[in-house]
Amino acid sequence: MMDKRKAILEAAVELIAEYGYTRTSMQQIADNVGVSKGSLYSFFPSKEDLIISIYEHYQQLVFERAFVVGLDNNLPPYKRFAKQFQVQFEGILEYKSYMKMHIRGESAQNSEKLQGLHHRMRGRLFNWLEQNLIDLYGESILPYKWDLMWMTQSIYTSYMGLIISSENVLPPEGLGQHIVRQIDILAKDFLQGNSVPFLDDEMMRPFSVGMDRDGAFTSFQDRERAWKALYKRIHELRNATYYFEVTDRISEESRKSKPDELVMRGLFRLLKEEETLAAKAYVLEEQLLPATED
Amino acid sequence: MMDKRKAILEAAVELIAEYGYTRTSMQQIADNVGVSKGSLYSFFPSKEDLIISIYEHYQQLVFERAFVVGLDNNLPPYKRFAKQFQVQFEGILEYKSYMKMHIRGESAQNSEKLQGLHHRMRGRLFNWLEQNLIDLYGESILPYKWDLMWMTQSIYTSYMGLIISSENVLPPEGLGQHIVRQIDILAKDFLQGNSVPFLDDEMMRPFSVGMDRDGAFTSFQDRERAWKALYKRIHELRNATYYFEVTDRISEESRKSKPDELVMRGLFRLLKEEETLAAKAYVLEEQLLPATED
DNA sequence: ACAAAAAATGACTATATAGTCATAAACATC
DNA sequence: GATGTTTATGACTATATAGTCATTTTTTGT
Repeated sequence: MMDKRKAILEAAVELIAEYGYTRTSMQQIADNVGVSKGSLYSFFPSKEDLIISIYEHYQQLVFERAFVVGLDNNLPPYKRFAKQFQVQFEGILEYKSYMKMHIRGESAQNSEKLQGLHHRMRGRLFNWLEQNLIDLYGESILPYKWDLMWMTQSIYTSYMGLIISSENVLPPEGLGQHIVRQIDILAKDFLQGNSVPFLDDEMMRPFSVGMDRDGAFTSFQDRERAWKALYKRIHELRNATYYFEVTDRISEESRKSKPDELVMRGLFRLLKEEETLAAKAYVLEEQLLPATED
Repeated sequence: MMDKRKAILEAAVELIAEYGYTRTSMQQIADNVGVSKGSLYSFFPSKEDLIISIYEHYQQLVFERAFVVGLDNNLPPYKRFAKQFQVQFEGILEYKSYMKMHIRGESAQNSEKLQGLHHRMRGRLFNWLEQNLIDLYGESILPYKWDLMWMTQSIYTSYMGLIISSENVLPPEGLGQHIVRQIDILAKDFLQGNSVPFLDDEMMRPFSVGMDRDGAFTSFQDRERAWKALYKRIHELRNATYYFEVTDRISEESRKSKPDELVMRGLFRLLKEEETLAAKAYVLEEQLLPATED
């Protein structure tokens, strides 16, 4: 139907998560969706484009919404940090197959585009962690930030793997608290001057993503706030599902290299039909589609 | 020459580390070694056997020797633990390409044998960590062992990745100390009853490797001790290099599915020529080649 | 120097699969 | 319901590569 594209993405994720990129053929994917191979190629010019689209589609779903929702409250820093992890883990549970694929590092050889995507993703993870550390401990934590961030991301990633492979469901909330608790212990030890930092800026340069280098990146904080406000309103509605579908589509479109402005405008129009959303939708629209003089 | 097999393994590791298993062809490997494709198949019956042999060969080199040498001293538990990490990291630096391949999880589809190898490997890692935790903190650490072990292995693995990908050489000694320091902080916090454990035996069953299920595994502790004693003696010799070559060869042979007993006996004979090694060599020989009534 | 044995070679086979495109089915419009 | 247009199909092409094996080269023994 209308979302055959999505069906293809979903089937492809399942198969690639299970068998890996090279051992999943386009024919298999086509058979799984129930369309012909030719159709696949009318949606995705090549297998590589298909996997890139998968990453674009799901990275969004899992990470960005989690970032956004995580910020969506006025909790004190410690609890907010834990909540953010929780939301991440919830997203991971929801999109297990994608995360499996992601963790297995499945990809077409060395696609430039994909590498860029991963690099930006990792950079965002670190920026996000840094922001939280500063919120929690102030600037005095900065000399130890790399060690803390490195250990945090490694613990985070490994629990993620555990969630994905485990039969038992690990409770996301408890896990979020647990991780923050451990970081806190390590951070306080550093602050008390008991441990010496091991990593420094120089060494970690490859993991830094300049906030200013990438336009899309610079405005991310503002965009995040706008998303945050909108989602909050939608949550309060009865037919939230419908509006989430619309925002998902907006989100998807805005990720494309050349988003279709008319499509975006149209989607925002749909949101504005619900008057309680109109204001917030407008703010987000401004963020994503700045006025013509750009 | 004599070690064309080894040359093939080395070339294969380099290529697979760089391009991945599926994107490395037997032809490429052959070209890199400078032999024909046909020759490859006289050493390894299939591509799958080749990659299995790679794992068997290097896992040995990187992990077992590190375990052994790590135990090879009478340091107090804390320092010994740090030293063991150090030795591991040194091994990792030495066999960067292999570790790259290992981390990327390169392998033939789902080879039964390879999965077994990995499972045992991971089990040993956890057993090793558990032993060290008990040495450090006594039995009272057991309720928290899974959380500590899980975080430790995730930190360990991620620093391993950093070592491999980083241009700068991270000093293995400092890194070993650093990791043990962080574990210590977390452990003490658990022992003081400030944190609640998150993982339990039930949940972590897939990661437990029964010490008794696998014969080779049961005797590992004793074998380790025997290796330890022998290495120590060799270290004290002037021409240690030669004897290390012999022990390496023994080590390699003993890992094969069907070690050639005569080869082993001969190699041990060489060791016994140096009288200061004779006794220790005998003990190890007993471990690796128990008397005929088996 | 020769013959027999062992080792190495690379052209060849079988198979898998990304991507194409002429044809067919579905749909739209009058 | 006839005609034109869009969309879907799957047989087909081109290519890559694991694995084989008859032939050639090297080594060994006398």
